Amino acid sequence: MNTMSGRTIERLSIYRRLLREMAEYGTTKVYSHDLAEKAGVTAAQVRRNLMDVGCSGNTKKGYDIEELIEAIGEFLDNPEGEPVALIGLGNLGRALLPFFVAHHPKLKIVAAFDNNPSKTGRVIHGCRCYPFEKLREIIIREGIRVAILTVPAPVAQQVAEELVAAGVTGILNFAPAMLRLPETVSIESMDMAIALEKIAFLARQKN
Amino acid sequence: MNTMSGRTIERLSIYRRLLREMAEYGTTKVYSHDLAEKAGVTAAQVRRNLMDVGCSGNTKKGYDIEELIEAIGEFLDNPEGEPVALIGLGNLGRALLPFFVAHHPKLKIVAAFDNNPSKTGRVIHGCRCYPFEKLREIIIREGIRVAILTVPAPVAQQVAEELVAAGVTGILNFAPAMLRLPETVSIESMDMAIALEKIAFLARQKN
DNA sequence: GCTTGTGAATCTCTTCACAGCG
DNA sequence: CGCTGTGAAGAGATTCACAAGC
Repeated sequence: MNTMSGRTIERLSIYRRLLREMAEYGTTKVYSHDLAEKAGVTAAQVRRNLMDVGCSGNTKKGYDIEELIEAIGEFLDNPEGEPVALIGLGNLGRALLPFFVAHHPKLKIVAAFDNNPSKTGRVIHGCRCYPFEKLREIIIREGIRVAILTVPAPVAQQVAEELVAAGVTGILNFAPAMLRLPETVSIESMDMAIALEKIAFLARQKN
Repeated sequence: MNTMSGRTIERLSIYRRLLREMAEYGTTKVYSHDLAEKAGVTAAQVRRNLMDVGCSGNTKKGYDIEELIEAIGEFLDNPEGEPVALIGLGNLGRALLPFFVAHHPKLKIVAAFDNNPSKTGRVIHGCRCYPFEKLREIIIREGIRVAILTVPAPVAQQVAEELVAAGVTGILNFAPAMLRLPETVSIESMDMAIALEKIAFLARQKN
């Protein structure tokens, strides 16, 4: 249960999205091989992951979709909901904000930070914007543990350290920089530059 | 050489970025354990990766930085340069454009596509914008193999298929959707929703 | 001493394949 | 039958650990 790989977490998240789409469609049951095909993995993988998530799905005719969504949610989500901070309201931060504000049942962007005075004090996409000086105070007050980092690369390390000092334990990093933080903090990097170089390489390999 | 994992490609890209930073600083040599620490991997990993890339670095006192940058570039990059298309100029696409246009020696965004007439025909960030009708024509004419997909999720699959039909073999997908494409196409997904759920889960695990 | 380069061991993840069940 | 659940095998990736060089 604690020994769950990051890859598995991602897959569960993908399964859930697909299951929700199916539920919306009116489907109520699904076979492992069916979900597997949609998710681009093997049926055995799906079954194992669903088992890992404590979801002893019924064995009569596939899995019950609602039951799966429920089980995955129980595993992935904080039932109390999870407040999230967005750090940096440059082009990327502003573009991502509406994206993340999208109605997620559990994750909610409760504060954004920037030191450009034209942004602070305002409410953008329903999210209040504060100056950096307030960062520590607000993060502690709101009990924020998750932060999305969209500041320029040169300041990313310093800002990340401030986040950690204020109690953040998970950072989704968009800055093209390697963050060096204590083991107690999880980092997920969305590095566009690296991703583009990678896909360019792979594209070239395919003749 | 063909049997090179995606993870390794990413690491090489990271190494190169770090090496460039060091070179900018005036450093000329580096030890594997030094680069490893900055990249957040082990020294053995670095040495193995550098070896894989055909970079028989000299053994006197660490590796020569310029030599490494050269060797990694020779491995990763298309020497002729690689034209890239950006598909979708919504909030995300527009925010990403300047990010990718950033002077990369080999990768260049040569065309952007959107079907909103207020964007087509213009030149944004030095990049010409075309309507979707021109997609196939321009991609073939420019010999584009790499595309960045920033269209809404519901149309992502259809647009991706058009890209593949026009000759694209690598897609960097930002739409929160699983693309189902032939084996001959590489897909790299930057799925924000999944990444955020993942980091929220990991953050919570750290007590 | 300090490196690098690398076979071998280890660890991790994925798939196979089949028992068990409706 | 066709499906799930799962031990065991297999594949891959990472690290160990040490020979060889300066």
